[in-house]
Amino acid sequence: MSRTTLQQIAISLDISVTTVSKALRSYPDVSKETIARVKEEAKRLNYKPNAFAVNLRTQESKTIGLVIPEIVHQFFSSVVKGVIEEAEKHGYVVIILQTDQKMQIEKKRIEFLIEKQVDGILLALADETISYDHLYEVKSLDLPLVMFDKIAKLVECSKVIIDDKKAGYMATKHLIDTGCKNIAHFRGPMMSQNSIDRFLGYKKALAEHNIVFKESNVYSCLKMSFEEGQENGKKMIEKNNGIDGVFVNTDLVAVGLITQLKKMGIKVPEEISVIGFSNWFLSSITTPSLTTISQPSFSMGQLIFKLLLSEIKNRKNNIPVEFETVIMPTELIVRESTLAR
Amino acid sequence: MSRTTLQQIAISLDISVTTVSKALRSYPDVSKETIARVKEEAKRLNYKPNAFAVNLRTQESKTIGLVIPEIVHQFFSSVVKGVIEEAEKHGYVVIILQTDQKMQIEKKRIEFLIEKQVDGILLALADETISYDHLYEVKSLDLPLVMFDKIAKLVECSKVIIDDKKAGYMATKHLIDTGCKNIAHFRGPMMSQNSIDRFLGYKKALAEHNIVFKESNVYSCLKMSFEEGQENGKKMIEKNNGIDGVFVNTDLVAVGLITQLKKMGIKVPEEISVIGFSNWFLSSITTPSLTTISQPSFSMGQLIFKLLLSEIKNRKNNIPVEFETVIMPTELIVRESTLAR
DNA sequence: ATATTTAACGAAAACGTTTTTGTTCCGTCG
DNA sequence: CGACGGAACAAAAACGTTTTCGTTAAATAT
Repeated sequence: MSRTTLQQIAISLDISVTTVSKALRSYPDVSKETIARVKEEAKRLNYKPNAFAVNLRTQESKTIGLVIPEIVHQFFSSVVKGVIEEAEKHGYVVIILQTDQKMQIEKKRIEFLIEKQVDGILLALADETISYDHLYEVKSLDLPLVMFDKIAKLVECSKVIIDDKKAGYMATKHLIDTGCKNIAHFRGPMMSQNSIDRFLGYKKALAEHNIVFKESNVYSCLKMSFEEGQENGKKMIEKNNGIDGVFVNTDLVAVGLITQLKKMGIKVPEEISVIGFSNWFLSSITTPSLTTISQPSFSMGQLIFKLLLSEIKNRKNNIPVEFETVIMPTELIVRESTLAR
Repeated sequence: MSRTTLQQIAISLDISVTTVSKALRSYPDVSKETIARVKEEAKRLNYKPNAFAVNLRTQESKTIGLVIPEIVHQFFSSVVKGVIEEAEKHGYVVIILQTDQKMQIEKKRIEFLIEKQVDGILLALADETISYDHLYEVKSLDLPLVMFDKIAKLVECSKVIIDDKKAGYMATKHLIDTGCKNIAHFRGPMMSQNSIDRFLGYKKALAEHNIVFKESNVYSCLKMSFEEGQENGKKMIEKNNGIDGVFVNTDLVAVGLITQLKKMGIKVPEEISVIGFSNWFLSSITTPSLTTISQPSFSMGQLIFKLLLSEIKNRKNNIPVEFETVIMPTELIVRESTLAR
């Protein structure tokens, strides 16, 4: 009834457990005939190694942890998919935990993974995380760690990010190139590094093209919701200061903005051009469809797993680990919400 | 450097490993003073039980598997969230695997979970799954199994679903109630039970209101994509047979349809009403926003975990398990794409 | 003929728990 | 005073592997 063990195979063939174990792993000090007999018997008895025993013996679980702010999210779920697919290829299993953008929860999740004895951790920091004690603990336990998307520069580990400043620059420059003279920016939360960098890219593009930056053209979206896009859009129009292009921190807010503009009878892109960020699926199916900056997610998932795996293997073989920071490319996706004037 | 073990605590207090273990678990045959001393020392040494050893000894991993067709999907990612949150409360960890709607991959994933020795499995069948050998194997191993969303009626286990037929009926009836006389249906794949049931609900509603069912008013969407909504929308209009309402199998296709209708100058809902299915987020932010049937996802995730957990516990305590099938409620969400005439 | 290598196998330790079964000591009861 | 019972602790087995050392016998070298 219960699972077949090495013991049972050994008894059935009248040899030792040692030899059975070695035969299954094709040790050179087992004769070819014995190896064949053992493997055959193992198949016949439907032998599957007891994972718990293997874990205990080898002190590894072939399991990694993946900590993200939120799973019901186009970008993160896509990263998850990349990680899972890549992990699967190497016989690894992924435990996904969410932080809901809260630092305290993030700490608990990391603690939990340490207790579960995962072989490594992938982490996108929560927006609200401001201290890194829990990450230093991970490092002090010699547990491989790779950060992505939202990272802590001060923590030494491999990192995978995009160049938000460059991408923000790219987005703003596209508006300028298509003839916009008076460009507003809907930015994200103050404390989010990604939002800050995109904002800096926006400023840089303006400066380089001799357009004066005005604080009054910047609107904050703390929750980055559809509604905030609408609300800020309304405020912006009511100010009546001749905006002809908007670079929005994220697609969802951009769609909210466009909806509001349509409602107020303003034509997109004829009167105001709008560019989003992230290339969420929804941006391709709205009317007008949304010009945006695409950001790798699936491939980012694959990459972070690969980096983590190589670190796990190096640790195991006592090869000194070298951390690397990979900056993945972003791309301008031109659709209907921007137009050459 | 390495983790603290029971052994180390035992030596440090000059008592046996047995007593340390018992003290930490507050056994009655350990004196209160000893319990206090042990717990204090454990905390001082930052003791964390070796999960691998515990697993081996107790033959359970506090880990469950969750097999779904696809993670980058509003409904499934939301179910995942529900499962993870509920599992977390009980100290369980979730391994997520995808099938990509392929039966062969589903079999491999189930096999993998068996090898990893999870304590139980949650499964939404792949569309293409037509044989259930792998599920019978799960049952023969006495491994708790709960199916949801897409289930196999023949397999004995607990199940959580919605009543697709009733929901399809509800959707169609709403169109009828708001004055539609000539209602089309955009259905999903032929072999998907959910699609079949929604289609049956559609037919039932027509029949009950003395509207003749016409095969020519049914359009198939094999991939349930945005584009199929557009293509079928075009076909439908070109047929020119006076359709004034459409019940669409899923929101995404419905949005494709609306986009196409707008492009062809047909007003929604004035000329044609459209109702979707699933209540994806995107349906709330399109213009016009989409009337749809909401389907529980997060709460479904919570529920399936609870059912699985109770089965795991009953198994453990040799309480005979009773399977139950829960039908979760759906709800009509009226928005702008349908209108009383 | 003796020493040395090689091939093939096995004994046993180790991984760190949990739990069953003793053991010891002391107080109480008949 | 012997028997009994309970309180507090420990020894040891068990979970199922993997890997380090041996061990034996045959083959080769000296």
